[in-house]
Amino acid sequence: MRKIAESTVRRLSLYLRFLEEFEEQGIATVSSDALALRGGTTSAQVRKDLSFFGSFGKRGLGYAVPELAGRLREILGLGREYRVVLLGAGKIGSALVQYRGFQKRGFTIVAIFDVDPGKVGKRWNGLTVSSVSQLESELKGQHIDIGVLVTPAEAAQELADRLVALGIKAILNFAPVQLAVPDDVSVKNVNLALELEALSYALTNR
Amino acid sequence: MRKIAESTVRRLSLYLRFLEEFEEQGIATVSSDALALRGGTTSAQVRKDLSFFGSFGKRGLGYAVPELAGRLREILGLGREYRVVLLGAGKIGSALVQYRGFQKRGFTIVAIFDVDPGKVGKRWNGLTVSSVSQLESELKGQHIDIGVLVTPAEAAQELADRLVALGIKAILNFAPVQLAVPDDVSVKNVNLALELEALSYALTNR
DNA sequence: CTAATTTTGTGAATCATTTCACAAAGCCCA
DNA sequence: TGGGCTTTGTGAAATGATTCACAAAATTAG
Repeated sequence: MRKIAESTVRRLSLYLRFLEEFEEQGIATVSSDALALRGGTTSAQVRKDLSFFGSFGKRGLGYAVPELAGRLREILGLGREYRVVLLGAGKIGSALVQYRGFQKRGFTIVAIFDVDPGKVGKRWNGLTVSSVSQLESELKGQHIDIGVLVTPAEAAQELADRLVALGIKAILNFAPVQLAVPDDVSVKNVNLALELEALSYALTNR
Repeated sequence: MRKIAESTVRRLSLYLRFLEEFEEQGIATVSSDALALRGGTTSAQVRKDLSFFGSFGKRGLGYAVPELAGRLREILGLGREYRVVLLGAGKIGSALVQYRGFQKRGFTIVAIFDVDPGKVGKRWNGLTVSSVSQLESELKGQHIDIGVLVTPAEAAQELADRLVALGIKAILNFAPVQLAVPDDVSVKNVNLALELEALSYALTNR
């Protein structure tokens, strides 16, 4: 498939969220204009985004809400369950374990690891925290889709390498470092410092 | 000043982080190529990014590490303290309060609010959690730079409106909603669901 | 059934960002 | 001191993303 821009994919996620809202409200069809309004973009943008994947609307009418939602889930690959391991049982890790949106979208945490012996053995939401030294032995033979790094900056690259060695192709990285990984591994960064600095810039240059 | 792209600002933040690493290692000068290598970009990109703000390098030599770091801090507005209020005393909120990177860059949490009466009155890192109904009365007369929303989706827009009414011009939003705010207010979103779905897309379409 | 209206889907045009490529500047070594 | 080497800064070119604008399709009203 033709290369799709990151920004397009992110908007598709947003559209899906809006469609689910509309669905809850019992709205059956929606125009590109209504979607755009809800998402702070333009109707042309919405139609262009969708057009990369097919044509899902009816001229003169708009899009059938449940159908388009289904198509977007398909496009985004949300039909299935993703098995996730969490590296780091700190505060953010614990917030993630409890986050319902995680489970709701089919992302299931199947293992948690930490270096701290004080945390190893603790039970978290039905899972036992394991020592990170057991990473390879515990995950051996299991298929894992996504690794979530919630560790200090210093530990992140080494753990990323180990995840890659285990065959994991997607990493969500909360550590404030730029990870080096092979081309076929996707990394998304959640970097608080970066967001704050972008706000700082915006506040300073107005 | 000419409008600077969001992507440029984010890269400047990254460069600053790398420069700080280099500084720690006692490296005195760095070329655009070395910076690019560290950040996974190109030397032309680095030079172009910097060129929007001036010319900070020496031809044939590169950039003086401490000087460029200083300039970037200036550009990003990191010379001063930012006063931050936290709305939502849940797990993520508590992780943020303890996050040292926050304080280190000059972002000081000066107040925490929550709706839950069970949380109000608790002491967190030297701050007492207040009832969100006291938001206006407690912040009246104080200057606040940044509001951080760590609330359920349903509560976020109303609280954003109240922050805006208090004159706050920058919001960091962890709630999975698209906030509507006036043009002169900057919002940065940290949306976990979006990141996961982008990974899901990447895993699906390879 | 026809005309007016709505809304999609999409090339073409515009706008934005990145990459190229090279002259100018300054370093370093002999 | 001079020549070779390195590296910046920056217009110009290339690439990428968004917006425009309109024909085609479908709806709705009369």
